[in-house]
Amino acid sequence: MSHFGRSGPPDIRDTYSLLVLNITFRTTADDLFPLFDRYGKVVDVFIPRDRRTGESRGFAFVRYKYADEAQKAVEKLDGRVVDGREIMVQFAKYGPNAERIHKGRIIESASKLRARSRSRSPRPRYRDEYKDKDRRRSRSRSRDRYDRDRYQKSEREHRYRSRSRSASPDYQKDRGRARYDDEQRSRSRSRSRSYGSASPARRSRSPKSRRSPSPRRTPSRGENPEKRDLNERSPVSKDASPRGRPVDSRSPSPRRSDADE
DNA sequence: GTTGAGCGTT
Repeated sequence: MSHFGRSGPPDIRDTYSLLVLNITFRTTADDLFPLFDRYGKVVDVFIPRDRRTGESRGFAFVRYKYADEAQKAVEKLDGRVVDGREIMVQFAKYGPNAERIHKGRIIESASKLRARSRSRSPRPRYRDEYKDKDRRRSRSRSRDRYDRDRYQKSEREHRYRSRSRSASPDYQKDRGRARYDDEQRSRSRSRSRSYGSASPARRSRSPKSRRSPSPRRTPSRGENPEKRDLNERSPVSKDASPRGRPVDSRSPSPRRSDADE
């Protein structure tokens, strides 16, 4: 994977994990290793990547052997420009198995937290990944960290309070995501079978062709092209060819999205 | 060819 060629984490018994954020999507572990290894003994470098696309998610984990070296790396590499981007280095907060980490060191076992979490809400992993993916898609917004730095210099307490309780963009983001989710869900319910086969947005086969003759489209209700087609060309279609629709072309495989993996 | 304030794999 993204580590040194081994499969799985080498040993997390006495290592200190650092979270490297704001790295470029093209930065690899091999690029980060020499940079971090200069300040201490790096045990492992791991860059989480997307399951489907395989692209980097924009952050990495660097595990040091000693805490002082990790601290030194944080102080030295935090804010350093790597691959043309200013990276952020800080101690990891959570472990690979959702362990609680303090100063990069695991202080709580994962089994305990997992057991407690399971009793509450046993959400599957893939669900979380999808959610995260959706969030990443939704939060595509240009936000300069310098603005935050300015606020931090003026009122750093405001930042902490804002982030501690709930960031204001969270509301917008959450609301927008919820609405989008609801809309998509309602749409997917109608076209669950064509969700994996063809995109709902691809109504017209030729993109260069003119748009629908209808002056306005109903995004919430009449998103079904077949229904609208029938509704509009009902008299013509009935007279010309009542069963001329090529439904047999996409009908034979109604469920294919089940086998996503 | 693309995004970006976020916590990880055999």
